[in-house]
Amino acid sequence: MTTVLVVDDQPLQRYGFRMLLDSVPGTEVVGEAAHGTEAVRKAAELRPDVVLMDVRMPGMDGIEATRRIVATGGRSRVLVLTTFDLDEYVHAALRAGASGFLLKDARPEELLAGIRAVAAGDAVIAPALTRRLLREFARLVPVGGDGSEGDPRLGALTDREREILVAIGRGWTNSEIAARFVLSESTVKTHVGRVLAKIGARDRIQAVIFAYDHGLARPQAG
Amino acid sequence: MTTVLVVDDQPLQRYGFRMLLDSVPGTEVVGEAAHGTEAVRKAAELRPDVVLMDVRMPGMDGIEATRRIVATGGRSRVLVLTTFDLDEYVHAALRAGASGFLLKDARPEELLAGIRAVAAGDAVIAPALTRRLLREFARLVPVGGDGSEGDPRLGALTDREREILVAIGRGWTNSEIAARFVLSESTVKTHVGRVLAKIGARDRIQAVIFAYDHGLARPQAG
DNA sequence: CGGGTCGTAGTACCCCGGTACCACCCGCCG
DNA sequence: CGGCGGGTGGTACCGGGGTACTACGACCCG
Repeated sequence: MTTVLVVDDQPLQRYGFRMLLDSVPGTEVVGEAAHGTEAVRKAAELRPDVVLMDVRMPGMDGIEATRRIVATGGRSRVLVLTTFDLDEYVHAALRAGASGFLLKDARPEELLAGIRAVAAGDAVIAPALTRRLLREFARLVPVGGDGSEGDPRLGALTDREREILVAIGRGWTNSEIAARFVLSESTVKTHVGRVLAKIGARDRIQAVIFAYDHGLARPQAG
Repeated sequence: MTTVLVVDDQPLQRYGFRMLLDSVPGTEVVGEAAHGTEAVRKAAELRPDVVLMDVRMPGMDGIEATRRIVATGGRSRVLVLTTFDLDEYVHAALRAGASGFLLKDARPEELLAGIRAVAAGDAVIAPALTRRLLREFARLVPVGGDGSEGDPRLGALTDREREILVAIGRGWTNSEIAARFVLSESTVKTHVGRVLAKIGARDRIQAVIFAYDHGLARPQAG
C-alpha cells in the first residue's frame, strides 16, 4: 500500500486527488495539507510514501516545503504537481530534491503511474517538460572525455566484457546478469573470469571497486 | 496514425514490437531495419513519425544511426530502446538527438505511451533512468546540497561496524580483515553479518557499493 | 543488583563465485 | 581456404562467504 499526503491550497483540488487515489487499490491518501508549513508538519507526522505537492500556495510554497521535507532524511518522496510548466519551477523543484514533476493536465493514469514510480524510488518528469530538460542536459553535459581515459586495462576489454563489468559494478549476481542479458550462467562466468583477468582483479569485489574508480559505476541508491 | 520504423538486429524482437504496435489502433509499423545503415536508409525513405531504435547492433550502432537520422532534419523522432541502462548510452543517445530513452523491460503500455509522447513532439525517459539523470542535472545546475547525507542506516552502525564496512569497501577478504584488525575470522564474520543486516545489503558486494555511494570508500590508486 | 549494548569467538551448514578446461559457431581477414 | 578473435555454452571442483545459533566478558546505566 502506497500512502500519499496531498498538498494543495484548493480544497476542491485535494478532494479530486483523494477521490482518484482512494478509488484504486494500492494507494491511500493518509492526509491533506493546505500550505507548505502544514505539509512539512504532516509529512514528519504521517511519514507518507509520497507527497503530492502543489507549487503555488499562500505562505510557504511547495518548493520550500519540498526542500524541508527532503532535508529531514525521511523516506517520503515528493512529487511536484503544478499547472504551470515554468522552467524556473522545474529547476527549483529538482534542486529542492523532488523526485518528480508533473503537470495538472496529466491524465489520471499518468498521475497514478507517476506516484507508483516515485514510491518505487524512481523519478518522473512530464513528457512536455522532459523535452526541454533533455535539451538543457545535452548542452550541459560535456562532449566525450569524462576523465575515465588512460587506463589501458579498460581498452583491453571487449564491448561485451565492459557491459559485464558494469553489471558487476551494479552488484548483480551471475544469475541476475544471465537473466538480464539472456545468457546462460556458464557464459556469464566465462565473461566474468575474463574481465577479472584483464583488469587484474582477484574477485568481483575488486572488480566493483575498479568500476567505481574508473567511472563505470554510478551511485544508485535504492 | 503514427507510423513507426522498428530497428533491432534480432528478428524476434522486431516481430514482438510489430505485433504489439499493430495490435493497437493509432500506430502502425511501416518498416523494419536490422542495423544502423539500413535504419538510416529506411528512415529517409519511409519518413516514419517515430523510429524505435535499439542501441546494440552489429555494424553501425543505434547511437550513430540516431545522429544521422536527426541530422537529416526530417520530422522523424528517435526513441532509443535498449536492455541496458548504461549511463554512457543514455548520454550519447541524448547528445545524438534522441527524443527518448526507454528500457526493454518496460511494460507494453509504457512503450505505447512513450511512442505517443515522442510522436507528439514530447520526450520520455525511463523512470529508472530519470532518477539518475535528475541527480546529475541537479549537480550540473548550480547550488544545492545534494541530499546524499544523513542516511539513517549509517547511524545505526556501531564504530566497529563502520570500520568493518570501510574494510569491506577496500575489497579486503574476511581473513585479511581479521589479520589487519587482529581478530579471529569468526569475529569478522559476525561483524560483517551485522553490517549487511543493518544496511540492508544481501552480500559484501552490495556493501561495497553502499560504501562508495555514501562516501565511506575512496578511489585508491593501484 | 539486573538488563542492555558491544565486541569477541565458536560450530555447523550450504551456496555462490572463481578456476580449469573444453567445445562450438560466427564473422573477418590474410 | 585456414586461422583467429569474440561470444556462447558446458562440466567438474573447491574454497570463501553468508547464515543460524550460541556464548561470554566488559561496560554502562537505572
